[in-house]
Amino acid sequence: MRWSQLHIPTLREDPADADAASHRLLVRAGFIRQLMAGHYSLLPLAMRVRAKVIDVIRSEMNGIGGQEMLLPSMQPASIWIKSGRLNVMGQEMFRLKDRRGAEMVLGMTHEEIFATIGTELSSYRDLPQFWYQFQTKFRDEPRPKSGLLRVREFTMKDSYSFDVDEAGLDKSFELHRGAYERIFARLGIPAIPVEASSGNMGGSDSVEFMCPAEAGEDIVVRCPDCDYAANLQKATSALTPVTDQSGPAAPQRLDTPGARTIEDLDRDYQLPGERQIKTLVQVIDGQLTLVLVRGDHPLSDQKLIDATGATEIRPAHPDEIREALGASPGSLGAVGVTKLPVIADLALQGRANMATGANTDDVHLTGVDVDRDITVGQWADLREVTEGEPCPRCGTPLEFVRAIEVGHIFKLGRKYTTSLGVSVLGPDGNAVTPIMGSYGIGVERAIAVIAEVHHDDAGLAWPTQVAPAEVNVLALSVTDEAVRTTAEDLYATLQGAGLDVLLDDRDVRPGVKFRDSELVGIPVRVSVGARDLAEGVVEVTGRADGRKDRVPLSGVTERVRELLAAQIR
RNA sequence: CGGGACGUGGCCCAGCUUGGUAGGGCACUUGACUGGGGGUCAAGGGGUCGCGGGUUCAAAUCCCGCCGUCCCGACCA
Repeated sequence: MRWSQLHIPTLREDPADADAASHRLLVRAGFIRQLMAGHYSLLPLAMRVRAKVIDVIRSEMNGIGGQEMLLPSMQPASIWIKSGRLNVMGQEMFRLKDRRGAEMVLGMTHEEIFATIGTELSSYRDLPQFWYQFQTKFRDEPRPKSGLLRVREFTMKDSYSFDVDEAGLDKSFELHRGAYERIFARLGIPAIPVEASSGNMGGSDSVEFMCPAEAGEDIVVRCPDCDYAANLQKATSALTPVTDQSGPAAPQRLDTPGARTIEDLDRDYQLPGERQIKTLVQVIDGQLTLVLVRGDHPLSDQKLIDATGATEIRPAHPDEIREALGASPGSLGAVGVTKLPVIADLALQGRANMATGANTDDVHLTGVDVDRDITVGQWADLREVTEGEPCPRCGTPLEFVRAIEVGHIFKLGRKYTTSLGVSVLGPDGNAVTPIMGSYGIGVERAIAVIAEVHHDDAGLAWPTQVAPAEVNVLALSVTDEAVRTTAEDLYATLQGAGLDVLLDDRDVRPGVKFRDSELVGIPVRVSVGARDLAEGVVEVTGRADGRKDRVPLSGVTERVRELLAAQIR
């Protein structure tokens, strides 16, 4: 393709409000333009990258036996009512009506629709099945941001596995994990697999592929010594052992006028946070619930959701709390509470001689023995870990890393096959409900992440495999006949050698072509100019390392191939 | 949704406090020169100043409302 025929509107100035480097560069180099918040037009350069990214993903999906399909984006609301997710998804799902008033939605994921296709499976002999697609997803994000990193309309490669039993699902899950690792390696994305929460998709095992990056909005908790890595919402740490001296036979009243916080009690009454029980009142799917964590531990909302299977949680209002417990936040406790459910963090298990609120303003209790004095309905891991706490596997202090989620795989269970009626006959002739897995990669986000990882001050620097073109041939003068024809010839030769080539034949000064080639980030540049041509050579330059070589015309293809291979990252 | 900022040719912005016929840079068009790291000169084209209302002899500027975009806090690929 020739630059003179290609729409590459590069800008000389950065967009004003770009917060992520990838966004700034993708806009400036003419890859994308915003239409409205969270919706972007992909221009020709972006489409070239996107096609290559899709090719990589497709080849790996086919490699593990995936079959590509394409399911509608616009879907009847009824199918989401069947699965029970119409309400769960809430405001995040775009809804509309057709002219007859039929309720429709724009798909934000496709479990329901693939499960519908799955109803035609009839025998265990048909399983496993891996089905996938590249399809637009619509999500009414509350706050789109950072260019392509967080949008409301995007392409997702989503795949779904159907197996007869858990052992089969485990195998399918591992196949996808392997495929994902190869995909991100081939895309030049240094993704690390981490344990994750499965959110509102429903399911058990869940692994996110996270790429460390400044622009990231997630925190990965990682052990520098072993391979432990988890999303902050899921991460745990080894508990520093606390030895409790046995306390009195019953809780003791302690008047604590004015003491409202963990810190107040620590400072004024010598009750350190690790000896306190923090009582939080949450409304979990409408049910007022006491949530207990150690005084010095923060509550993880996501863990609470995961532990309770709730779809919605919120902190209780002060008046709700006062009505239920007769005291205000700051003096709350679970001792003797039986009319409200109590859920407690594992770190409180077996603890004795603790302090907590007495449900009377300005009064606390000490000498509280958790097992003896509190009726705990459910124990769960509820606390959010803090940087530096010991690794749960090896004890090394954990580190926090900002990261972007580029892929997510999880085991779904039978939620959708059950609700949508997928069933096959097993070897014994009895009906079996297949078990599903679900696996996603955000295509445009992956593009942005590659840009985020591979750029420098001069612009983008795409890895060869996904670059909008492999080689850029610059005709440094279009008026010099020898230069022009040599560039044309090289262009044809390189294309003939099977390379993806651009020819910059614009009537602009050489400096513009150099800058644009670097800004756009094409891995190898071949400069044809009168000066070198007089000696029968051209200049071949690698984008990533800036290495330049003067190469005779006959050796250009070979040299280009070498440099391209060196820039697969 | 809560808090903050912004909206002026295609892009980046000045002008607004103190109302008086809309400016600069980049880009674009034409011509000449130039030609290995974002050229020079000359001549041009292009703007309902986000939208609606109000105040005023007069509004980009002051007031009210709305819309849009961005940034900071709770979710996702």
